[in-house]
Amino acid sequence: MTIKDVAEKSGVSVSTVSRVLNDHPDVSEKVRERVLAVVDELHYVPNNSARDLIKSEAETIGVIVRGSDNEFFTPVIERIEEEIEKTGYKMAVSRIKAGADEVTAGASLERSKRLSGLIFLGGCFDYTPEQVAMLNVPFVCCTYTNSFGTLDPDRYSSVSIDDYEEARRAVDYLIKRGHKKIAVLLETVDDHSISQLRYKGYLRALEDAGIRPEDDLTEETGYYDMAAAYDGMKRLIERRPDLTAVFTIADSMAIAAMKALHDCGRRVPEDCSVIAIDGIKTSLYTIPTLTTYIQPAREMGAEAVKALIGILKDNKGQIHKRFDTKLRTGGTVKTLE
Amino acid sequence: MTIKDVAEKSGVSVSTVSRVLNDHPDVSEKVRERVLAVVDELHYVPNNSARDLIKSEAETIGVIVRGSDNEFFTPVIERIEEEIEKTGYKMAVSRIKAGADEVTAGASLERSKRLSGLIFLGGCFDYTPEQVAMLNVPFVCCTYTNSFGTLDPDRYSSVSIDDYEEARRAVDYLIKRGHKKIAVLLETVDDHSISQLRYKGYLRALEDAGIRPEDDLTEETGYYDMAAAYDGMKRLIERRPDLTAVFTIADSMAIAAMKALHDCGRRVPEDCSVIAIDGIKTSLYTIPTLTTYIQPAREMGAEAVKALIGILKDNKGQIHKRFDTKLRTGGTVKTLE
DNA sequence: TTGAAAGCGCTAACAT
DNA sequence: ATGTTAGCGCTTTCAA
Repeated sequence: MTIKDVAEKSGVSVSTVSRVLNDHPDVSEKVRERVLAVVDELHYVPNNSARDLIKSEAETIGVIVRGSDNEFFTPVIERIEEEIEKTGYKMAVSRIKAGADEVTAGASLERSKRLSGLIFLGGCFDYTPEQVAMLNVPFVCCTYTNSFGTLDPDRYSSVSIDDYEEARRAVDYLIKRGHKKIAVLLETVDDHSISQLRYKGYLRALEDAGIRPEDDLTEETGYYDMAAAYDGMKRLIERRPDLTAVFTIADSMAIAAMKALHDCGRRVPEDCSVIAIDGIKTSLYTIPTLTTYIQPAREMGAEAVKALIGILKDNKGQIHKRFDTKLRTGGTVKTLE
Repeated sequence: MTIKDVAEKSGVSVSTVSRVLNDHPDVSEKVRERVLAVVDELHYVPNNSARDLIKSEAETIGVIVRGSDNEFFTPVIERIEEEIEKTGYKMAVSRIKAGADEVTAGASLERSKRLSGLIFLGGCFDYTPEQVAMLNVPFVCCTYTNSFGTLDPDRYSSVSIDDYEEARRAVDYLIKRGHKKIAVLLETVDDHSISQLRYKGYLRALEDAGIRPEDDLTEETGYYDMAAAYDGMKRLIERRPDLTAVFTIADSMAIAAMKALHDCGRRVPEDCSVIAIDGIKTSLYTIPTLTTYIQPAREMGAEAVKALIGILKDNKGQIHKRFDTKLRTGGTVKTLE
């Protein structure tokens, strides 16, 4: 079933069929209708491989998702898909493991699908100019920025929150409510990614309040994973039964931490307060509802696409957009007397 | 950057480069090495559109996911991806809305990507032979089967649990523990899909126990959505404050229902028991842990790919595999005195 | 073991 | 307004 079959059955040439299919103006209404009828009858769908081959670019935007079962990304991807759809570009998603190298994955996708641009969802981003040299299309870092690298800001775009500052705010929120023994639950302190940034914000909040950070209040889970967070929280409780609050660097970790607290006989928030950053759907249904700083996930997705299209079509420059989070006051933080 | 560039730089013809790239035997070791070196140096990646165009089939398996933010599908898709990877086929995922027509989406993907086969994740499946006539490749229904349609079992494969029987078991579990006023929370009773099947199992369990089903113990949320489940559960509690247990047709609904119960001042399980079917990761972290019948999600994903490959490569026939669920005894069911 | 050339399905430039 | 045709990058005969 090719365009040729449609052409023959319609009694026109292939180019006419192509014109109809691509909404070119120079086709008589009569012919257009006839062709469309045949297309319908034959259930004809154009072969995308052939279509793409012809253009130097396949008019596709690649999306590299690092850490695939991260619920936080769900609405981001959803919105990215909607926005890409609107622009007429196609979307190619590639999911890679949490520890994998997104730049290599992006470069590979770029060439095999002949992408026009890339959006990275979650990454280390401590890349140097040499490392991104293999990327020949514009790219946007979505939900993070190049905090640890040496990239020229004109080399890429980013859409993110200020992880450092938001973490500082979250911990300050606890301090303002009388907490001093505040633990932090994260992946690793030096992952050159979200964990490290938010950890620095945690330290800063303590410092500003004149609280000496204590090593054994920092728990590294090693993985971005609920089971690891659960285990980590248990170790934390055992090590420091005197802690009164915990800041987790993600909602999903907070959900697992709350379970660990419960299993250790601690009530939230009476015996231990919990605060996080992210705002995933599920954390609305914990009991009590999680107090967390909500990232505008859908808006960030939209902005990432907008940034890329700006560069691709509208001759605009690279942008670095910072979003604010919004505090959702749940019931997991107690004010100490 | 095309195969031609590689050929020129290596001083060989394009066909030789092609042979190297496709592991054909008739290439001298010397030439092979030289070409590979150039490929590496140039960061050359073959253009997939051109590759696919040449074959009658693109050796791709399409996966249609209906209802994209369904956490239950996450491990299923993960495993499908792993298994497809192993076979050497490519994978093309298309996500559609919960209410959309998966057969049309599948047919469209089949033609545009020239698929070898299709896997449907979640569907209505009340299709008739005429409706699937537009599908020209073998397809597997994963996590459901054609319970409401008139399809010849030789026309398709399926991998599922016995939704009717498992629901009957779940409700029977409650009945055996003394519950009589058992509510059911579902999408709609006649969705020709999971809800309807599990609803029938619910009715059967009541019937077997000689309990008269009561209309106002059935709550239809209209959507597969946590917010809808939360609202539905609230209505249920208000309407029937005397209920002692609720069977939700999905874990995610149970999580929302537990929150609604809590917000209405009911304790789980002391005041109301909750049971479900699915076994998603998050329901391990509810407090108490959700009692649910776990579907072997990853195994089902693997089996779906296996069934398809069996047909595609090994000349095997269509299969209809039923998996058993496994009860996870959490803490959400109380035995009544 | 290697190269030359045809052709996959489509679009677009050119011709009519 | 419509048709003819070259060629996108690749694989695969066929020939050497």
